[in-house]
Amino acid sequence: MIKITLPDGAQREYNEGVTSLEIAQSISAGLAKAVVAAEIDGQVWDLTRPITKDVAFKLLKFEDDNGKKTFWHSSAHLMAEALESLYPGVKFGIGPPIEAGYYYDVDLGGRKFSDEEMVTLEKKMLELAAKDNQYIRTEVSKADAVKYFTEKNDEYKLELIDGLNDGEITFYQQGEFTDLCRGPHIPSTGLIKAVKILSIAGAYWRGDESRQQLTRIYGVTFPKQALLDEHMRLLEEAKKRDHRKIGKELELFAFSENVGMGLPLWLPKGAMLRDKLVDFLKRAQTKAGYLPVVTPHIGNKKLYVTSGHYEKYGKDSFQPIETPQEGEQFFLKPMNCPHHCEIYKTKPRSYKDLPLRLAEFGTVYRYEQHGELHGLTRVRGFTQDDAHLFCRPDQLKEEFCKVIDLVLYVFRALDFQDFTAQVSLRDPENKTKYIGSDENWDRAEKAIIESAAEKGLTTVVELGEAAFYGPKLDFMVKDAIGRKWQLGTIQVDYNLPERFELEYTGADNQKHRPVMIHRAPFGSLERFIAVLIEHCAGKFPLWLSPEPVAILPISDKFHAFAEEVQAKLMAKNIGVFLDDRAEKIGKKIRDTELRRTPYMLIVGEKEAETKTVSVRKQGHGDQGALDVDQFITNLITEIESMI
RNA sequence: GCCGAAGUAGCUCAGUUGGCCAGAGCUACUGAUUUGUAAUCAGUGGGUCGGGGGUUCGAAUCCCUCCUUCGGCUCCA
Repeated sequence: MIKITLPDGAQREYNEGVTSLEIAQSISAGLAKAVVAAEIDGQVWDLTRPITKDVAFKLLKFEDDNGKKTFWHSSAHLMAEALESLYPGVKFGIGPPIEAGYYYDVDLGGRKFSDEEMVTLEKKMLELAAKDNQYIRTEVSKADAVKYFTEKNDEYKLELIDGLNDGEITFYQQGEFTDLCRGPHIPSTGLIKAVKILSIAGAYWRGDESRQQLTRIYGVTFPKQALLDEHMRLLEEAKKRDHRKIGKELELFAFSENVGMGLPLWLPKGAMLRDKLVDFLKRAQTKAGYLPVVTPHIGNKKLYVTSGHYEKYGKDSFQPIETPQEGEQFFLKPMNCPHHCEIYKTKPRSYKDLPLRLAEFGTVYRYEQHGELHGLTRVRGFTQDDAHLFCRPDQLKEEFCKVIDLVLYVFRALDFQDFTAQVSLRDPENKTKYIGSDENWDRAEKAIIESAAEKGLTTVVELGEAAFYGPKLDFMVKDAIGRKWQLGTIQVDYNLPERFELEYTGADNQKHRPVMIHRAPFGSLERFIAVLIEHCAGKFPLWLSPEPVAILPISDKFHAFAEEVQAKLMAKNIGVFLDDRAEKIGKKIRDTELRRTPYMLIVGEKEAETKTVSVRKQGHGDQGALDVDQFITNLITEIESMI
């Protein structure tokens, strides 16, 4: 007999070799139908795998994260089975579960895969699922595994097997299909009741651009049709929040082929929103001791040779512009730091001057690959809320902590609660990608990890994600459809001070080298606004709204009074739009609601007589009448309470 | 850059297997209406069907090519 400890601490005894499915059945038949996998001592196992010792035991349903993963992983196998039956000879790469569904990278042998085939594939999958074939796990020797896939002529699987050790190789088979797989899997295909093939994309084998490109087929499956319907509905909802759609609707920004791809044009309302964000951060930075600087959009090639960026990115950036007479080369600036280093060097610095915090909303230009451009999140020209902090080594951690405070202040003001903090460190396997001494890297990495811990941030550590000149702490936020974007970033840099030979005179009257912190709480205004738009679905908080108030007169008889109200608001520097069209009030309200204007003031005969406004709040309807001055006072109080 | 998909009026979209002068709604403009909490009515504009080339008696529709956009991959100072 073995002892099984359930999550609630209860213990049950079973015969050695009992399976999780049998345990589930012993608890209740309904439970046995709903489970997809089990967690045995914290590891996810097949339900049908025999348990041979005392273990901590937890059953996983589809609702559990690991349950979903298992379900979708098994679905990838089901799709592979369907593909193999539809397209004999197809070869398989990898087919993992992802956040919402799964994909499988396949080599269709030059065949194209169209939309109609997506439907055919779905049908085939459902047909195979209905057979309720079991997923059968077998341990195989490396030699047998190689033999099987050599016969199948699947070089991708053979390459995967090559990286595995004999004795740790398992196959899973369901129906006619056998795959190399670590598992685990759901007990049988019958659990998969709803199937959707979502999209097709090219993906390089093992993520290597120089290797074969495979067809990546994305899909999602559910144990119930209703869950799939709900999932598709949520995807539709998310699409409505897409910043590209809302940006167009609300006239925030636009692109023009004549200007160039990836080069956003900020329309008046978008520019107003930007200005408000900039003002907001400038105020916070002034309080935190930052000093403003302004630098030009181009810089001499020499500058980037010194910084090392020329060597690293010279060929992959916009190519230099030349002066017509001297033939001197200038690059569009891809970052602001070299300019700021030159500002540091304009006079001798004392240890008493540090930290020196130079801030600039600097617009930079980077040549991004054509296929990578994406709305405002990935552009070729963007404005960083950049600053460079030059400090003594003993000040590094304190400064770093202060920057974290600033980033958190910004995120809080904008209600970004759902972010992840990522510590990006060097890839210990491949140190040649980076510049700078081991000693400096170790110090910088230590400073970041300690600061993040001190500030109580929950961090994810990513090896190999550091910038080439130093480690960083990035703040990641998800967009409407779950893609992760980096917003705020804080980076430690020992390298540029070295390259630019930055110095300060210490108390000992000796020259010392400062440490640099690059930081941008928004990251780039473009990307930040994109995520902000999706976050609030275009309903900006009152203090950011490009048009916080609209005045809607009932008819043109009340335009004089409306203009009076408008003048009062304008005198308080509040953005206000007067809708003086000869439209009915219902139409004006509808249009204003759709523009997401936070407050609508309806003025007619009653209001003009009593010098009041009827307030209507976006999304909340009529709020009743209010004295004009009272409304303005309330409004200002509300705005001030937000920042 | 690579794989796949798409591109019709300012916007959202219709346009059967190639066949009258390419359509609708909204927007814009003109006029009427003077309106009380999510769409007043009428009229008028507006398109080399992304560009170029080809097949055809005839192309928005079929083929080639380029551009842009979208979904991914790669990359991201």
